[in-house]
Amino acid sequence: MRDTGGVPKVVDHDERRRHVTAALLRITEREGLEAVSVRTVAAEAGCSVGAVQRYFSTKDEMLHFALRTVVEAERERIRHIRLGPAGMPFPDALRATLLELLPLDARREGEARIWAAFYARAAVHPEFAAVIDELNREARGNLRAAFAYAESVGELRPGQDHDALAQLVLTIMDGLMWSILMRPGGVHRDHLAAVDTAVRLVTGSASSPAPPS
Amino acid sequence: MRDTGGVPKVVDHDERRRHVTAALLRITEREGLEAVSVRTVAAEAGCSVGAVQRYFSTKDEMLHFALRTVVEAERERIRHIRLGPAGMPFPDALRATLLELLPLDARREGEARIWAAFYARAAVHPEFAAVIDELNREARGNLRAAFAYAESVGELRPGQDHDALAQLVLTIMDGLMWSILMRPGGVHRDHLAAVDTAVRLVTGSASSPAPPS
DNA sequence: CTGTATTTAATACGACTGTACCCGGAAAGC
DNA sequence: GCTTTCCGGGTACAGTCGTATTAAATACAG
Repeated sequence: MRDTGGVPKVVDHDERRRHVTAALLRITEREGLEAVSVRTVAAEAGCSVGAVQRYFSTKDEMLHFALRTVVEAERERIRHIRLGPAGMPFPDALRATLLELLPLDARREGEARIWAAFYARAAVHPEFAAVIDELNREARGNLRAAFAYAESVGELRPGQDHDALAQLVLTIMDGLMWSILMRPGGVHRDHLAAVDTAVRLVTGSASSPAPPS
Repeated sequence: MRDTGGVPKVVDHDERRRHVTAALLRITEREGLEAVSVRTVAAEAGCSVGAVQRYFSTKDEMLHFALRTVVEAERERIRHIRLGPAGMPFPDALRATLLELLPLDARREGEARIWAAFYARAAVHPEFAAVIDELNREARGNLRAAFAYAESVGELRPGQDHDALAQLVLTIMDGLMWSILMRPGGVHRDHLAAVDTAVRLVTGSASSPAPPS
């Protein structure tokens, strides 16, 4: 089919799909997933509904592609969990990693708002939940491996359940994300204090890390 | 108005509003807030659209009433945070309280699903977030007071930031709720382990002391 | 009974939804 | 030139949405 006859106007399909998806995510960040319709996405992308329909035959397919895009971005961030910068004490490295996962500036807050929208939809749509759950499992594995490594080099007090610890840390991260998104002013000192407490809980260090007040 | 002239068919307005709201919440639990429309609510409540419109002149008002209903139910549950049963060791009382807040059976899972739906909507609608934030503030206050009392009677290691501690515990509860809702099988051992770890973190019980540092 | 006031069912309306379809424009091979 | 293929704007269609309006049914005072 592709090789016979003339080759008409050729267009990078993947690029177009990403373009439309970016428009969808902008709408989601601004007004939530409920504001996403084929028409609003087309308007945001600066094209017609027919163009959107060409690359996403149905709205569900479009949403699934957007979900996979968001999950992929999150997966990329999670990959950096493995290790903090070498030569850094483990508590500091862990703290830095966790702070990087939190929506502490406007850009990451926008991303978190998108993430939360899909996250909430997963509470009703099991096929969304499956994708997200797999990502969470991956994150837990990375964190657990980091704990195991830290223990092996003597930077982490031995004898702890790394899996439960990783799950707890990720749970705290989830809760913190929602808490930050819910507060109008953004991040508060309690949020940072919670990260410090989580790090202290894992590493078992005794002193408090001087919160700026 | 009410005293003049004849008094025709009289119905309990509040009862009707609660009836309609209950139908709305059933739909929300089953299919999420996006499935809530005036028509679906009327059908679930077993009446016509006009009847719903009589008691809720607009859909927003209906949703707001439902939100306040849900928040009120949650407020009733967090009122029990103040103190566990007297004569119970503080760690056990705290653990029991936290376990009661978690959706560990089908009934509470349904309630949590409703709660999560409104929670997610609050991430986009600030007027929802304000109500929920106030409730969270209240819960934090109760928890903080419980910590202060426990410290005063010598059941809690002194010198901790009760407010930050309470915020952290509530954050863990939020994260756990989402985690439980997301997993298909319901509650896992990691969730209960997270509660134990949180209790241990707060009470500083002796199972994990002595950092070499 | 009549009269009056309230509840409710039914419907109408305009806007929006997802999807299917059509047709003109654009590039490449003949 | 023409043909072939893809692309994308425009539109039609059957629903559902929230809301306003209408008319019938109902229950009590007189």
